[in-house]
Order: sequence, then C-alpha cells, then structure tokens
Amino acid sequence: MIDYRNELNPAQYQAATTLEGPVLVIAGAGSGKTRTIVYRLANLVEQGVPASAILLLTFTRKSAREMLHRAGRLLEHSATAAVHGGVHGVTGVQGGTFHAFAYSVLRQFRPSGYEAGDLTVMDGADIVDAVRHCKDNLGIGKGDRSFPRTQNIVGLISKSRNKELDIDEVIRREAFHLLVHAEGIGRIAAAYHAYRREHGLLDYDDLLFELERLLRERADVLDWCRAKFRYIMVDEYQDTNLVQARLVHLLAGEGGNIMAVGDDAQSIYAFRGADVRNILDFPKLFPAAQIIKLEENYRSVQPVLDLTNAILAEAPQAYRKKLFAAREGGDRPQVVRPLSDLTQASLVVSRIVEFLRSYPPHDIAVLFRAGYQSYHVEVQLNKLGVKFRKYGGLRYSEAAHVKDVLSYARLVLNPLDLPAFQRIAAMSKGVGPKTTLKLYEVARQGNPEAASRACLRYPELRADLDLLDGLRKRPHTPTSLLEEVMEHYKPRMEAAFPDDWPRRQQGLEQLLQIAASYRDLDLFISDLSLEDPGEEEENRDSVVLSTIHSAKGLEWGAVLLIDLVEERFPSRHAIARAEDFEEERRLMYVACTRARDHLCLFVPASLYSRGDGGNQPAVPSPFVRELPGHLFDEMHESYSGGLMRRDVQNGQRGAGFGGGRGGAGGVGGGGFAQGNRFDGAPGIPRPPMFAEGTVPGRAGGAGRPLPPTAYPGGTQPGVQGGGQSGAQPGPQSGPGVAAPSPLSGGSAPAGQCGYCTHRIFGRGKIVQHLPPDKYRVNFPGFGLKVIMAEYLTLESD
DNA sequence: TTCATCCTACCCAAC
DNA sequence: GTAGGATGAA
Repeated sequence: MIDYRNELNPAQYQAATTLEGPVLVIAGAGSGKTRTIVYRLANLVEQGVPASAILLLTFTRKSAREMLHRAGRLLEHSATAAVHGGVHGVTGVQGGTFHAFAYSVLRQFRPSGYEAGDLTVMDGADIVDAVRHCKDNLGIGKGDRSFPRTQNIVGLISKSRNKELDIDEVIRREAFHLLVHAEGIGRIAAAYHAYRREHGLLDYDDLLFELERLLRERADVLDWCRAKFRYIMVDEYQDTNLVQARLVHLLAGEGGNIMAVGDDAQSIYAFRGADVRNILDFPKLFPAAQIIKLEENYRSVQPVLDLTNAILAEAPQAYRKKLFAAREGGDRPQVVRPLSDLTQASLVVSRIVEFLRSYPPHDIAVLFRAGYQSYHVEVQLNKLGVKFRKYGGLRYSEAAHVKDVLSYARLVLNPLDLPAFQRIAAMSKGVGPKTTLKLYEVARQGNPEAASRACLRYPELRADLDLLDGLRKRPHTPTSLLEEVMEHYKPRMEAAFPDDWPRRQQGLEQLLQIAASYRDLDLFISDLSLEDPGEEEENRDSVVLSTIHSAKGLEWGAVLLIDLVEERFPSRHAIARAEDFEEERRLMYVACTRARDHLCLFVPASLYSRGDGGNQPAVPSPFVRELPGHLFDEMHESYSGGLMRRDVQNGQRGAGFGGGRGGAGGVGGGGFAQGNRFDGAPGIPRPPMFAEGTVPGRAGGAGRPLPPTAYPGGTQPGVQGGGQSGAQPGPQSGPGVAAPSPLSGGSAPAGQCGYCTHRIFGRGKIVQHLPPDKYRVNFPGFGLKVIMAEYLTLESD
C-alpha cells in the first residue's frame, strides 16, 4: 500500500486523494506538481479505476509517458498491486497532447464534410507550403514588398483561429501596419481553409475545432467519450486556449471527474491563443470545483527562489501564492556581463565546462528566448567537442529527406494529398509547379491516355507513380512500406544531397525504427506531425540547449540564461503591448525557476550584427535591471577576456553598469576557473570590435547611465542603435568547422601519442588520432573528449 | 516553363 | 543561414 499521507505534503495529499468531482490544482513552480499527478494516477488505479478510463492530457507525450512510467513504478512497489494480482497498472491510460487525443478520436469517428478518403495531419512545414500555394494561386501580394511573408500569414491565420477572432481583428490588434493587406490575407485564409477540406488535410487548429464540432454534432460520440474517459487530468492548464477549455468541459461534463493542474504565473502561450482566463474561470465552469494550492518549493535553493519571487513580484497575478523553499543554502544567482554576444558564447561554454565537474551533462541547460540565439554557443560547444542536444528549432520530421520519404507514404494513404504530390513531382527533372498541377489534375480525373502521355515525358515521375501504385495494391505495415520507399528513394537522395547523404540515411534508419512501433500508417504519420520524435531519446551525456518554451516543466541543476538584453528578451515583438510584455516576464520567471542550484544570467553589452558594421550596444533587459542588487552576484568581462567581480558595496540596483572597474578585480572567487586564461590563448577568436579597437557603448568603460526605455503604458520604446533588429551575425564557421583562429599561430599538434594541453580541460593524454584533424584525448576529471587539433597544444617532449 | 543565380530582407515561441 | 523575388538563358 502506498503511504500517501507520508510521502506527500498535506496539499499534495489532498490533491492526490480527491478523486471525484472537479478539482483545480494551482501548482507553483517546483512544487511537486508532477509528483502529485503521479500519485493521483497511482491512487486511481489502486482504487480500482481501470487504466483505460483515465485520460491524461499533457503538454507533450513525453511528459505523459514519464508520469505514467513513474506511476507504474510506484504501483509495482506497493503491496496492493500484488494483492490485486498485478492486474492493475497504468498501461492503458491514454496520455498525450490535446492534438494527439483529438486525432485519435477523429480518425475513429470521421467528421462530416471531408471529401477525400483519409485525414492527414499537417505539420508546420506543410502548413506553410499550403498557404504559399493558396497565395500564389490567388496571385495576391505578388511583387509587393510590403506584403507579409508566408510565415507571417500563417501566424496571423493561426492566431485568429486560436484566439477565435476575425483575422481583421487580429491584424488590427497586433499588426496594424498590415491593415492595408487585410483583405488579401483574409482571402488567402479562406482559400487555405477550402484547400484543407478539399484535400483531406487537418492542421493543428482543425484537430481541436473538428473534435469540438464532432462532439457537438454527434451525441453518440460524446456519450462514447464520456463513458470511456471517466477520469480526466489536464496538466499545464494555464496554457490551454478557448477551444481546449470547451473540450475539457464537453468531455468531463459539469460535475465530472476532472482535475486541472496549472500555474497562472507560468502562462507563456498566449501567443497561440492560450488564455489565462481558462484557469481563473475554471471554478465558474465547474461550480463544484475544489481549489488546492501547492506552495512549497522543493526544486530550487533559497537564493534562486528569492530571485524568481522578485521577478514575479512585479507581475499582476490572480492566484496569489507565496512560494516557500524546502531547500536551505545554495549560491546566489550570478549576472554575467560579457562584452558581446560572441564572447558571451565563450563564457557560457567555459561555465558549462566548469559545471561539468559537478553535474552530469544532461543536468546542465542553456536557455534562450528564440532558437537562433544559441547559434554561437553551439559553435563553441562543437569546437570543444562538448556534446549537446537542442530542443526547439528545426523538427526532425521537417528535414527535407524525411519529408520526401513521408510524402510517398502519405500518397499511399491519401492519393489526393496535394502537398505530398507536389513534393514528389518536384523531385523529377523538368517538372515545376505548373506541370505538377497539370499532372495532379490528370491523376485526379483518372484520364489514362493523358496519364501515360505525361509519364512518357517524365520517366522519373513515372517510376514514382509506379512505385505508389505497387504499394497501394497490397497492405503494408509502416515498416515494410518505408523500406520499399527508401530503397526507391536512396539514389535520389544521393544525387540531391551529395555531401551529407550518409547522415541523412542514418536519419531515415531512425525513421524506420520509429515506424516499427506502429501498426497503422496513418497514426504513424500524424504522430510525426504532432510530436517530434527527436525528443524521444533522452541523451544523458549531452548538455541541453533549449528555448524557454520547450523547457517548460523541466528542471536542471545548473541553468544558464543568455541574451538578456532589450529586443531579444523581451523580444522586440513584445514591447508594444502591455499584455505581451507581461508574458515575457512570466517567460523570464519560467526560465529562472528551471534552476535547482545554479542560475547564471548573461547580459551581453553589445550584439554583433553584420549589417550595421560590427557591434551595436545592447541595453540590459528590464528583467535584470529591475532585480534588487542584493539578490545576485555580478561579474563583468574585461577587455582581456577575464571576469571581474562587481563591487558589491556600490551595488545599488540598476546603477552599476560598468561600475565594476574598481571591484575585486580578477576572478577566482566567482568560480570561473582561472582568471585571465583567455589572454592570448590560442584558438579564441576575439570579437571584431576588439580587433578594430572600437567598443560602441563601452568607451570610457564606466558609469554610463542606462538608456531609459519606456514600456507599455508609457511612450514608445526608442529603437536603439539605429533600428536594426538583430540581423544574424554571419557565421564565422559552421558547426564543427574550425574558425580561423587569428591568434593560434599554428599550434596544431602533429604527433599522435603523448600529452597535449587544452585551454579549458587542461592537460590530457592523447588516446587516438582521428584523421584528419581530430584527437581523442583523455582529460583527468573530464574524461574522453574529441577535440579538433587546432585547439590543442601538443607537448613537445 | 523550368532552372540557375543573384540579391535582399528576415528571422519569436509550438501543437 | 534561409525564403523568395527578380532576372535571363535553355
């Protein structure tokens, strides 16, 4: 028997043991929310509720699986499971995202109004392709420079549906400058809608709305759902949107057994229609709802908690919680001020290397606002041979070769899947957009002579169509089908990607692996759109790089948060409207509350931008400026690359930018290993500003007052530095490719045995030469690393 | 009509 | 780096 009362605190206990009726759990960051859900799952099962009657809606399938796994372990260890003969388990619990759940119901009870044979779920790239197709088709915005990009249009369409507002209204509210194009955008949206219906395609928003429509139109389906899922739990409820809340209400019924878990302070998805009001209005929607608050924080040390509480203190909040810590001691968070975003990357990486002494790689994370911001850090990590995994960025299933292969599979399933057809057709020489459409019409009308005529002209395409016909003739498992497709596709891939096809081949093998666990092709394909399989395997020997959004719900021993400057964080998109700005603040809160022991905030003093001639000064993020100075330690990078501690005595909040000159000097104490080790070290490219001798915004070095920035409610924030908006710095080197290192002076080792020195890892023994230019080296304390020769200095013995 | 090439503006977050 | 528009040749 699980000892719920002893293993949970009183609030958690109440949540885990209240099984009937509606319950709202307000769970502060790090308050053992997951633990509570896990125990409640176990409890439900112990009480004899069949697993198949439980629906667990979470933010990712991964977190659903994690909870189910833990609940299963809990049950295994309890005596009750044995008493009941082990029949109880959590294996039958349905868990995943709203979208995945919606698809599972929709494929079972097909909604009315879809012509084509099968329903295919579109992923982000499919959606962009489809909208572009509609836009071109209508000839809207052609050659008009002021017309928004397809991506932007997709964003507007999705926003209008998620917020359930007219697209004109969305434009009026959030993109006033596009108002002149509102009519055209509206027409594209309408065409895109018709396009999906015509081709049997569902985008993310369709999944939710079509499920709602189905449940409202078909009483039998609603009854079936209610009878089947008698206990529903929804995690991260603060990030549900309107239609999701209605779905919850529909599925549970007014007095239903529904538990919603969330934290209004962590609502960070308003941009996709999430509405904090959902969590605030939960008691109205379910009048009998009990409200339980989890306020004790088990995750973070007190100094980290103090800082995160300070971030939250500035925010208006409905469900007031006072988080108190269960963990004593710990270091104060650090604010590090690198000279530029380029040197920031070096500092971040050396900090990571330091943390690697006390934490396993997967317990260290670098977090950032937007995917592209980790670029420099990735380059630096590659240089040092530190493995990392990046979350939030290009999806695995959106890689070209994967999409190619999947297009065949999609056509087998749904012969009129136009996006897939276009993809396949475009691979053939001599076939462009026009020809593709003609051929598609021919195929649709089933005109045999026209078809064979067309095939004669394009032998490659003919081979594709033959393959598809062959595949359609007999039933296939996802695996056998993919194997056949891949065999057919391989020569194409080798031709199309001459330099890296072997790596892509590996990716396809991975796809095969994933497919192996599916029996139904349509489920397999839709799952790829709904959940990134790349996130499945957790790599325990890789440091984590993640967008803050993707970091939701996770925690690490050490968290490094980068690019805390205006325009980047808060995002430049979020400074005009107060509500957007508040969401940025919550995002900052979410980021910082991910840290258990160590939190480092990086505030680069300048940003490198190619377009604007080098480095532009950057203004520290208001989220850092507003922090009371006694809550953190502050370090400045010196011109020579070392770090110096800011004089705490002068440490009034916000006033000390550049004031650290007279401080404790050197580093040592702050934990950044050796103080000035960057000086003249080989292989560290200095930022251009250094070489050029000009340091915008830092000249003079001290006491420059902070540029005032106005925020929503006040005047428009001035555009600093000439209005550039963070043009991507040109790559100084691709990942894994050595940058020219101006100072290295040709120190590449030539021998292959013996010892070498690395500027971060120190002295190590060369274990193996990996031609042409890498070495496997064993560094005491760090273990085996693969390092490029350029970054090693051979010991001349 | 397709394809190669150049050029420029543009990048926010995710199911 | 990428999307996608403009351009001109095949």
